[in-house]
Formats: sequence, structure tokens, C-alpha cells
Amino acid sequence: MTAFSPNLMARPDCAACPIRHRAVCARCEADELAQLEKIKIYRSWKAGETILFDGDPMDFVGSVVTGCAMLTRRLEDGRSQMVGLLMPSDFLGRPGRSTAPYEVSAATDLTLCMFRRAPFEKLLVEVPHIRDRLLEMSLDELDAAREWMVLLGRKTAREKVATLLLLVLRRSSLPISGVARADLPITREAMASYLGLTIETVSRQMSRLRADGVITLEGLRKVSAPDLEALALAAGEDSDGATIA
Amino acid sequence: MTAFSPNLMARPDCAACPIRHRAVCARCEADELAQLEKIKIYRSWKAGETILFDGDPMDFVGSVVTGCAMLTRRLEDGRSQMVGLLMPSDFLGRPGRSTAPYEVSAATDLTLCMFRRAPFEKLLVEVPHIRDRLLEMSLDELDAAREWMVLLGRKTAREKVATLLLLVLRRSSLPISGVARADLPITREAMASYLGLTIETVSRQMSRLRADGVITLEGLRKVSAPDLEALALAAGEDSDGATIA
DNA sequence: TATAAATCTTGACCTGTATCAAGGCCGGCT
DNA sequence: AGCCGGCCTTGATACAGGTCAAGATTTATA
Repeated sequence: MTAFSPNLMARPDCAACPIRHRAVCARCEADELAQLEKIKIYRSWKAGETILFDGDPMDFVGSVVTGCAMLTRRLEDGRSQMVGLLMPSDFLGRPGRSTAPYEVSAATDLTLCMFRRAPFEKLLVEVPHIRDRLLEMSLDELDAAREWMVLLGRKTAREKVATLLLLVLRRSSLPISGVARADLPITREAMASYLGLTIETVSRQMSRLRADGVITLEGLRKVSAPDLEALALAAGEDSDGATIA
Repeated sequence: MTAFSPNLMARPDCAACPIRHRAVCARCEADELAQLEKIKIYRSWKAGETILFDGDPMDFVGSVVTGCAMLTRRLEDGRSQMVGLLMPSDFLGRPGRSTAPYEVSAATDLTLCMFRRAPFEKLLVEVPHIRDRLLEMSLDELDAAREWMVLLGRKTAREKVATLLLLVLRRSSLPISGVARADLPITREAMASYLGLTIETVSRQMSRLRADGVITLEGLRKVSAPDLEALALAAGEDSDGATIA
């Protein structure tokens, strides 16, 4: 995964985020860039590290530059459910909230571009387009969350795994259809956490998809799909190819 | 359920929405009210009616005044998952989008306060506080959706049913703890759709909760819980009593 | 009020996924 | 290189929730 401009500065042609950024106001883009530049801080974590625990103070917002971050909610008895998988250009945090409502951790080696909340919120007041894009992004996230609810509530284990692979392949590789290859950014455990399954079930379904010729694995982390349409079919997806962001 | 001001006009003391509206700008509230007043339309549906099918053009936004609306996504083979349950004061629709990404239907007799999209979006540009509240609301919705993902992915059938009852009881009745009573606004089928279960499983778990003394049923639609704490326990909820909006 | 049509409940049985357990693969460390 | 420890895969078994089916209760209609 290569480095991208963080979300709020992304241009419409940003390869990492084909869905999220529709247009950028030509008039004020330069200003935004300059102002954001002044208050940003980069920070990195190693794969597996926890960035914030549920309830921790969270005095920043930011976006993923490289790598992959996870948002996880835990029930008291230890059961846990991932509720967000943040890829490059995805936004993290919420203006107006100072406490993390879930655990944030690094799925892979991770770099975040962070803005302290106070100056960011000030900027939010001054530059209306940042707020507009934040609204756009939140609504996209909401759509994605709802799409994921369908997966969690109604899809079979096989469909769940296929859907996640499809998501990763669609985000990582350029072609709309045909052969697609990608590095799986997450462990089997993280996949299970995201899909509402156990590790064993994920593993079994990966094996089945491989046996059925829907996917190919090289090592544990490299997946490819000779035919994305076939994978989409296994994912039980609407034929219109609705995208899950 | 009594009538409330629709969401965007809600005051901080609005009984229906204790969570969503933190503050209203005193300076511009009057103006907003006047401007919104000019472009709003009320419309009602009977319980069970479909308001919009997935993919229908949606040239309005609005909020629930009375009753209860459902957002449902369907897979091609007929499986369906409810992805939103809108109660009085909840917002429906998305500025900038003209097509419904899910089916919208009336769970009970329903009245919406609607604004045609074009003038609403114009207002959005002119009155910044409306946009701010829309962002707040979207972020709250996102939190709620994520909380629901935990339910769908990790909770048992009993916990799921208890969580939904708790949600309804918390929204309908005033006391923080102690006895709570409410009308279930939705059928068993809708409950099943929301919880990612079958009707039969919902029914069985309702019976079990009743047998265990956690809830009481009068007729099919009136529930009460002698002890909300006990219900929260059955819901597998964090002890801090985190609210699902 | 009687009857019909929904909606809900309960039971018997089955299946998909979780659980428990053993072994294999791979990367890191000495 | 060889060993160790963390992932991952595979198998055997158990159980929660789904499916199918019958009946009960409620609501709508005549």
C-alpha cells in the first residue's frame, strides 16, 4: 500500500478513495491545505499495537495515511466485534467528542496523519468545505455500516468471507473486473472479528473458496480472484455491483 | 406516542430526543424555524405501507413526527435486514442523494414532516447551524449503527431480543430504572428483521424472557419490565448503561 | 356475532457455525 | 541451521438457531 494524502486533503483523482471524494472546491482548496498543514502531526504504530482503549481520552482526529486501523467494540465477557476497518484516506475521530467509544488498534504497520482536536474544530468553523466533506464522509460511513449490518445479520459464513475479500480486492486493485490481486491487510483473527465469525470458520471458508476456484492464495496474505464476478456471486451481492466502502 | 416537533426544529428539551440535540443556537433559531416552516409538508401512511422501494427516486428529506418507520435492505434471494428503525424526531434522507438506497416502510401508522430536497439543500447552504446539526445527527446514527453491528455479530438471540426491548422501553418511558412500560411499535416480523433472527426465534425468546420474569406482556404489543437493570443484564449490556439511539 | 385472515406461539427436527483439540506452517531469534 | 512461538488449518463433536409444521390467539370482515 502506497502513501496517499490524508482524507481531508484528498483530490478527486486520489487512487485510494474512488468513492468518497466527489469534488473539491477549487477556490478554497489551497487555503485548506495550507491551514491543515500547519496543525498536522504524523505518528506511526506497529502491527498489533493498540492506539486507544475504549473510553480513553481522544484529543485528536485524523486519517489513515498508510496501513490499516481497526475499530473494535467489546462486550463485558470478552466477545468483541470490529465495527470499522480504516484504510488509507479513511477518517478517524469525531469533532465534539473527547472520548473513544471503541478500541482503536493497528491491523498492520500504520501511519496516521493527526490533527489536535481544538485547532481542527476551530478550522471546521472557519472553513465550511471541510465541514461539508466531513458530513459527506460520515454519511458514506453510515451507508457502509448499514451494508455491513446486512452482512452480519443475514449472510452465511461463505458469503461473509467472500464479501470481505471482495472489499479488499476492490479497494486494492484497479480493474473493475477480471483478475484482481491484493495483500490481505489483516489476520484471520481480525477477519473473524469483522465478520462476526470464529477464526476456524473463516479459515474453513477460505479453504472452500480456494477449493472452488473462486480465489487463489499465495502464502497466507496474498489473495487473488481470477474472476471478480464469481467472487461477487459468492458474496451474495446485488448484481448491480453495489460497493461497500 | 405523542406528536413532537420534527428533528430539525427540536428544542433541547424535546422529550422524544434526549440524546440527539445538545444545543440550539439562540441567535438563529427563530429564522430557521420560519424558513423551514415555509417549505415543509406533512404526509401520513398506514401501518405496513411501503413509502419507497430500494432504488426509488427520493426527492425529499424529512423527519418522523409520529409513529415508526423502517429502513430495510434486501438481498436478491429475498433475505432482508432492517438497517434502521426511525422513531419520532429521527431524520430520514440524505442531502445530495436522490435515490433511496433501501426500502422505507411504515412500521406503525406514520406521519412524516417532509422538505423537498432542493429548497432544503438551499437552506443548508444559507443556515450553517442546520448543517452542523445534520452532522451531529449523522454521527449519532453512525454510533448507533456500530452498536447494532455488535448486536448482530456477537449477541445471542436472547440478548438481541432483550436489547431491542430495552431500547424501546428506554425511549418510551421516562424513569431511568424501576418499572417501565411501553407499546411495542413493531410486529414480531419487524423485530426479527431488525435483529437478524427468524420470527420463531424472536417469539421463543420473548416467551423465555417472560417465563424468567424479566418482562411482562399484556396482549401482544404491550411490554413492561419490572426491573430495567435485569433487562439490561439479559441484553448483555455494558454496566455503564450505554444507550443505543 | 360469526367467520376468515393474519399474526403469533409452540413443538420436532435439522443444519450451520461454534467449540474443543491436534497438528502444520512460517517467521523470528539464538 | 535449528528451535521456538505465533498463526493458521483441519477434524470431531455439540448446540444455537433455522426450518417445517401444527395450532392458538388476535384482528379484520361480513
